[in-house]
Amino acid sequence: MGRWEPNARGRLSEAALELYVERGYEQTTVAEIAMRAGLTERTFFRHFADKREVLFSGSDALREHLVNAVAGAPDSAAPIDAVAAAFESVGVLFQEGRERSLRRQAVITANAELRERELIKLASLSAALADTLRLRGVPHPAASLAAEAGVAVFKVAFERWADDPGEPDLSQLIRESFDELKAVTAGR
Amino acid sequence: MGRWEPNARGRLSEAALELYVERGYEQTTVAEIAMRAGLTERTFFRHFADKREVLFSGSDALREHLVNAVAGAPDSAAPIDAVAAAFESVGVLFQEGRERSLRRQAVITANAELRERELIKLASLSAALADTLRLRGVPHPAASLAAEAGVAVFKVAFERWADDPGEPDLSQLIRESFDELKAVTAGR
DNA sequence: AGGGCCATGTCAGTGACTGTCATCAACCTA
DNA sequence: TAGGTTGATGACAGTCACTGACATGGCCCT
Repeated sequence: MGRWEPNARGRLSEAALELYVERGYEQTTVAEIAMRAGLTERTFFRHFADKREVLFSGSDALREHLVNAVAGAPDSAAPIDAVAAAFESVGVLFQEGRERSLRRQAVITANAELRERELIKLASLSAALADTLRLRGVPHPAASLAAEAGVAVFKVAFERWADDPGEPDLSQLIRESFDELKAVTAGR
Repeated sequence: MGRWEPNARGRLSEAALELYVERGYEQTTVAEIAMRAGLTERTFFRHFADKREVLFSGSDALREHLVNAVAGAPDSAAPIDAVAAAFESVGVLFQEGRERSLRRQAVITANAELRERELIKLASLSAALADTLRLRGVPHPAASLAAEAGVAVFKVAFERWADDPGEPDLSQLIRESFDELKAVTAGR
């Protein structure tokens, strides 16, 4: 067996979410998180750039997944359809469990600093998707608009998924929300 | 004459922008800003919630101006037109001078923390505009969409205004950008 | 066996931000 | 006009996020 318990990063994530839920983000110190994980404060900052980032480490994987999905869409797919299909395929990334996602989202929603971080993560996601679309030959305004629309739809669908106690399927909600967007814009 | 020099808040804003431009946001300490303004660090935090907010104190006025303009639009105006007219009228709020606006924007763009703050200010602006539209009887998705579209157009127009060395008129760029948005969406 | 690697620990430091009390000119009130 | 109040600022100590530098000691490779 190793010199240290394995999965230090995962233990820090768990401890942080637990404490943020228990006593709130601001009332939790990094030293407390590290102690609960059996590590030191310094080690926390070796794994996460700051106190907020511990809640957002999954956003890189989400971005990569979406970028790959858009890049791999058939050439014949319209930009908005490539983006829609990509988002519909992300349900698997929330397999860590609905409960954990909901607790995490509640913590973020309750704190302005964390909402700031969430916004810039979503902006970065949108920019990455727009870049990917441009690589497929989509011209400038259309690429950004399709990417922004995809992110907006995802936000709406995730909110519905979180608020509905019936535990609906996230991928299906994303599909439905895209259809609603099409209906709204078609009316113009 | 008073016990202290007048306009402490304004002197702090000036000193902060100067120093952020001279040596960068992160390399500037609040103590340095306060010293240049002839005040103490503690007084800085009595005027501004944090080190970033000193660059965003005007966003409240911008939001109020836009909300009032939308609320005062004729009942016959379509939501997107009420929003467009509101944004076209904000040019006056940048009368502090193009130069100062450009320097401020360059500082924000160069720093991730400041971009985060800018994003949440724009989100708050969008939410306030959507609320105002709903008070006018605009239903749910349309109100948010019109507000988001207005903010997006403003971002685009401001960027053009900043990048064009010909010092074009901001209000006119906003009008043109709205027209382009209409052209793009009409194509669907 | 030896030596380097690397995740973690230890410690000292900087700087953002807060709570608390003191100061003192301007203003108000009797 | 004397005295009390107000409000913006200063002074100071304290907490906590975050960083740099160096030490430690199992693990792996040769």
